[in-house]
Amino acid sequence: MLNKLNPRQSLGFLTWKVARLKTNDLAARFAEAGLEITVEQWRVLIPIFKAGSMPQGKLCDILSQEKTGVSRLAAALEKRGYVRREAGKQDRRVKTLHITDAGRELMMQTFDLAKANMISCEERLDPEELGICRKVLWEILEPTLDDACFPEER
Amino acid sequence: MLNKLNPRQSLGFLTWKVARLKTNDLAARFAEAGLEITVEQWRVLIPIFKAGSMPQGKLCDILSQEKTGVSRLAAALEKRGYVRREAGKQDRRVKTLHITDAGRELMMQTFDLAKANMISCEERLDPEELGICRKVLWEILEPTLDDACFPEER
DNA sequence: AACAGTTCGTTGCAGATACAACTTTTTGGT
DNA sequence: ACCAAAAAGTTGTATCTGCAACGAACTGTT
Repeated sequence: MLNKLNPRQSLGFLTWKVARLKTNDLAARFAEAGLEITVEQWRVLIPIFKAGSMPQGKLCDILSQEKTGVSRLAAALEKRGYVRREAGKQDRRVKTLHITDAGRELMMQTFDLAKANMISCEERLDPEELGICRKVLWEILEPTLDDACFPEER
Repeated sequence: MLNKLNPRQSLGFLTWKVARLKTNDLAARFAEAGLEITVEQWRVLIPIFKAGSMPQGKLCDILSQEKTGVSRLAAALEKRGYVRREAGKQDRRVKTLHITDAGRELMMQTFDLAKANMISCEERLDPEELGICRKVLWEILEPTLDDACFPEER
């Protein structure tokens, strides 16, 4: 019988499964609460909420995501009224997303759900090991990031 | 200025980004090598290759994935000739996927690419911390799994 | 044996994501 | 000033994924 911890299991596979698991769990919490937003749209909304407004291109950096996906998610957020899109004055190519009152309201409602989502899987874990896990994942991402990507946590 | 390691960054977000990063990297390697398979299809093919054949439902357990996605990925693998689908004799609802010669051939060609994908991000990391990271991710998945999910590594 | 309930798989639908191609706007070299 | 190259966003296309609904096959109770 195999040892339960198979150290050769690749990070690609493990992260893929954990990411899907946690996304689905959070989506279920949003749905149960009747929130009209997907987890993917919510991920885009977070930095906008924290900063108040943000150019679309910077969101691509923060999320390490193609501009095309961010463009469509931003369109969905605008359609729902959670953000307002505005073309830049100096550079009219740049579109900046501004959080609306509805967007702020929505984010408030997601806090407890997001925290429950986090706790649901992390409370069973050794806090020190969890910290190391975060650090390792961060180090994997680091080459693709710069400090500006992560605005101060609230 | 922020500390580069923000311990409050959630695992949901980190794993989501790492998973996408690694999937895209591997997909690029497959494309460069001219392999006609997606990373998602390849994930399904791995357990079939290791075991020789596998019922579709067990693949759902291994991948922690809905039957609908596995059904479609299996159809894609069959279309490409990498697996053969066969209805069970006792229970005709169960469909078992058998690896073909073409499927074995393809898997052989992916080994070096998958290893390069793994090394590309892991070689910079502290091996001990990496092990802890894997262990933590595993522990998150554990409630949803059983031992049978992970066949012996080659 | 009959039938209700369960299980396995597929298909319809909607959303997410990446790559490629395109439009609009800006920048840089001459 | 002009024109090529680059940059920001959008749209087309393909694939993946999950939920819901469905069809087919099995199970258990009567």
